[in-house]
Amino acid sequence: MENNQPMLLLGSASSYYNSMNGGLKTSFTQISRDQMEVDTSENHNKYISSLSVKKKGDNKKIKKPRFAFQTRSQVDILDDGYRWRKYGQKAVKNNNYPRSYYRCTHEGCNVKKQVQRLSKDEGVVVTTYEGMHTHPIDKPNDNFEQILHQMQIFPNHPLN
DNA sequence: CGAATTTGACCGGCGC
DNA sequence: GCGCCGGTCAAATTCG
Repeated sequence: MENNQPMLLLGSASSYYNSMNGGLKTSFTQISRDQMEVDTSENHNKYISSLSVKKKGDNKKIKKPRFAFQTRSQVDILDDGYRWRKYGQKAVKNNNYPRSYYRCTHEGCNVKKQVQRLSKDEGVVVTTYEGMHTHPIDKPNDNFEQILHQMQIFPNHPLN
């Protein structure tokens, strides 16, 4: 499937974060969209499933690939091997915990992600990736890298 | 001292 | 048209 196709890949991952060596053991199982709707707030899910980005002054609408998955973890920041710069934090309705907005620090690579913890179940973190990386991963992180690879959120061939 | 984070302001879409 | 809500900007501040 090509990059411009709107995609939605949902999954739940149970992970155990080891802060000492950065090791992240993750088991990945795919869940259905219906389950996702149950687990997340309505607004968030509606946004995910019908995301379309309009280019201004142009009639061309491009849809960005977007990937969401849940992780059961005690820490908010999951080290997925990329460097992220935080650029915002907002409180969302129906949720006691704020949602954080991150952007990939690599120049020219405007991949974004949102991190949101469920007030319903504070052990669950929903991470939403938007866009694809245009550069190789910074810090290979064995197990998690495989997950990201199979979710196609970074290319295995440089574009330049 | 440069880079990343914090945090309120700002802005645009959407529903009423 | 207005106000709410979610997303981004950017200046100040902290961090490494």
